[in-house]
Amino acid sequence: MATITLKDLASKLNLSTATVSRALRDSYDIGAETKKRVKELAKELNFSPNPNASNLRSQSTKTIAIVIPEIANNFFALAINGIEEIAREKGYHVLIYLSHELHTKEVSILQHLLNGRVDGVLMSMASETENIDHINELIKNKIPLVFFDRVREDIDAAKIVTDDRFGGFSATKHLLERGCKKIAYLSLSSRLKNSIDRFNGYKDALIESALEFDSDNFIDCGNDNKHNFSLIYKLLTRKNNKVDGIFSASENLVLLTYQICKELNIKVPQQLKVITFSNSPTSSFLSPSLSTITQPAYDIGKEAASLLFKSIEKKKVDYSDVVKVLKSNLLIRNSSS
Amino acid sequence: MATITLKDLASKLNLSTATVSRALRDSYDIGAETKKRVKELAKELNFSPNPNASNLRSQSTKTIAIVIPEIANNFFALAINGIEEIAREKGYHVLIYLSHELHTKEVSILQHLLNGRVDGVLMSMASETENIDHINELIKNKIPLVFFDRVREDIDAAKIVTDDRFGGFSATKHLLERGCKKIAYLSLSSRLKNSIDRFNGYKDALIESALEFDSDNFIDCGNDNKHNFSLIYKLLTRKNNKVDGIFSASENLVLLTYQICKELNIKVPQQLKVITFSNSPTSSFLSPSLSTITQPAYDIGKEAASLLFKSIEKKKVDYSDVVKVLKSNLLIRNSSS
DNA sequence: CTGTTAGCGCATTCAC
DNA sequence: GTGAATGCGCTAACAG
Repeated sequence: MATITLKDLASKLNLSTATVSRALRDSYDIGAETKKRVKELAKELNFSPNPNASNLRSQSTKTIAIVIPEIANNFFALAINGIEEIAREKGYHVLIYLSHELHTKEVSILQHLLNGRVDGVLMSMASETENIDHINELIKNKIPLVFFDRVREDIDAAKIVTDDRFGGFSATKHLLERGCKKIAYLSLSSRLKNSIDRFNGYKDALIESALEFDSDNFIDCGNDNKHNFSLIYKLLTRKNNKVDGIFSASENLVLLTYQICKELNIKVPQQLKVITFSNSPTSSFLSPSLSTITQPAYDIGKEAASLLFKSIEKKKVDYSDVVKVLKSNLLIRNSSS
Repeated sequence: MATITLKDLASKLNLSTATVSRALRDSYDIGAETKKRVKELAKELNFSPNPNASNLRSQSTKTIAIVIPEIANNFFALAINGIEEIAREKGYHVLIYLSHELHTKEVSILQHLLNGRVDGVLMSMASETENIDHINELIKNKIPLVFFDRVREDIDAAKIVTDDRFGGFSATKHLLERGCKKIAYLSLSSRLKNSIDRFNGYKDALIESALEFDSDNFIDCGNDNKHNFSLIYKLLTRKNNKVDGIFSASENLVLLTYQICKELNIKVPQQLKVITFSNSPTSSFLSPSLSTITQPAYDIGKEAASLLFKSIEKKKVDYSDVVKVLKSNLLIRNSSS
C-alpha cells in the first residue's frame, strides 16, 4: 500500500488534516484556492481516504450485503446485476454471501452481518429455512432489510416479488391450451411463498378449466436433488393417472425431468409438455421443446436495491410490510414459437 | 444497531476493555475463569467486534474483491461459487464488482480498491480493456492480485486459466470428426489470451487434418452484440465458401447464431454443426443439436481464491507470473449423446 | 494474569 | 478561513 494519509497531504501542503479533510469534502468554509490546491495534490498522489477509518468515524459503511441461496442460477445472477447497478450509482459496495439453500449457513451469514459491517441487507431465503429467528434478530438490530423473490409472509420486512400466482396461472393455462389434461406441479419448496403462490395459480387455472386438482400431481420437491429425482421418476413411471404436462417451479427440476424423460424414452413435447420458470436465455433459445416463463429478475434486483437505499437513507427503517409486486413483466415463451 | 461495544462488556464485567478483547481472542495470558465469563456475556449480548474499528487497528480487512465482466454467465457464477466457498473457509468476506466488459468501469472499480478496502483482488478482464495502467497501478500498490480465465500475457500477476489451446483443439477436432470441412471460429475478443489460445488450438486441429485455415472463417466478435449479429449473419449468408461448422468461443455468440439460423431456416445440426464453450447446464441438457465444451469454472474459482489467500497470508506478494493451468477437466458433451 | 496507555486514519466539534 | 483537540471501537505495547 502506498498508505498515503490525510496527514501526509496536510504536511505537504502546510495545512492541518482538518482543513484537508474539509477541502476534499467540499466544505463550505474553505477557501476556493485552498480547495483547489488540496484536490490537485490529492489527485496527483491518488489519495483516497481509508474506508475503515472513515466508516468508523461516520458509523456508516457504504456497503450492503446480498444473501442468496445460490448464484449459478440466472435469476439470481440477473438480480445481482440490477442490484450492483443501483449500488454503483449510489456509491455503495456490495458484499455477496451464498447460503446454498442451507439454514445453518444462512444463520451464520446473518450473524456476521449484525455488527455493523453493512448498512443494509438484500435477501432471498434458503428453501430449507424454517425457523426465522436469525432474520428477526437482524430486524431487531434495526438493520435495513429488503427481501426479494424468496420470501415468507410472516416476516416483517419489505418485500419485492413477482406475481407468482399469476405466473402459475399463466403457465398452467399455457399447458391447458395446448391440450394437456393431467398436469403435475413440481414445487420448489412447500415453505416459500412464491412456490405456494405458483401452486395456487396452478390450481386456479385447473378449476377455471373445470378440471380437478389431484393431490398426487403435487410433487413436493426440495433441496435434495437425489430425492427430487426419485420423486419425478416415480411421477413419470406410474401406471395409473399418467400426466401429460408438467409445470415446474424451477429450472433445476426441469433438468432432472428431461434427464428422466431421456432415460424412459418419453418424447417431449409429443407425449409430455413441459413449462418451467426459468431465467436462462439459453434454455428458451436452444430448446425447442420447452416452454418457459420468465421473471423480470434484473428489474427485481433494481427495485429491491432502490427500496433498500431509500430505507437506508431515510434512516427511518420502514418495515411496514411493503410488498411490491412486479406483475407486468412475466414473459412466456412458447415452445413452438 | 444494538451498538454494544467492548467497553460495555468491560464495564458490565468490571474488567478493562483490553482484557475483554484478549479473552475473546483466546489470548494465552487470560484466566480460564475470566475467559469463560467474558465469552458467556458476549454470547448472551450477541456481541461481535465492530469490523471497521478492528480493521483499522489491524490494517487488514478480511475481505477480497471479485472483479468480473458479467455475472449472468454461468462460468462466472460458478467461479464465484468456488471463490465464496474458499473465502468462507478462511473467514473472508467477498465484494463483487461488475465491469460489464467496459474499460472505463473496470478502471473506476480498481481505483476504488486502491485505498485499503480489500486485502486482495480476484479479477477477470473486460473484453474491451486494452490499456492496463489501472491494473499495474494495483500491482504497484502491492495489492495481492490473481487473474482467472480472462487474462493477458503481459500482466505481471498470478493467473489461473484453463488450457484453452487444448480446448480449441478438442472442440474443432470434434467438428472435424463429425464430417465438417469448413469451420468458422467465433472469437470472443482478439485481445484476450484465452480467445487467442482457442483460436490457435482451432488452427492446429485444421492443420492436423490437412485443412487450410481460411482467414474469412475467423469472425472477430466483440462486446457489441448488434455488430456480432451482423458479422455472423454475413457469415451464414455468404454465397461462396459456405461453412458447415461453427466453433464458438462463447455461449452468447451461439445464441445469436441459433437466432440467425432460425431466421434463415438453416437446420442445426444437419446443415450446420455447432460447438461452443459453455458453462450453462441447461444448454447441454436441453439442446440436442448443440455440442458444448465446458470449463471447470468452480475449480478455477477455488484455485484462484486459494492462490490469492496464499499470497495474502504470506504477506509476500508473489507476482512471479504464476500461471496455473487447469487442463484435465475440460469436458466435451456431444450433441448426439 | 490484568490494567494503563497509545494510536490506527479520519471527521467533527470548538476555538481563534 | 483555518487549526487544535477529541473520539469512533478496537488492539497491542508496556507495565505491574
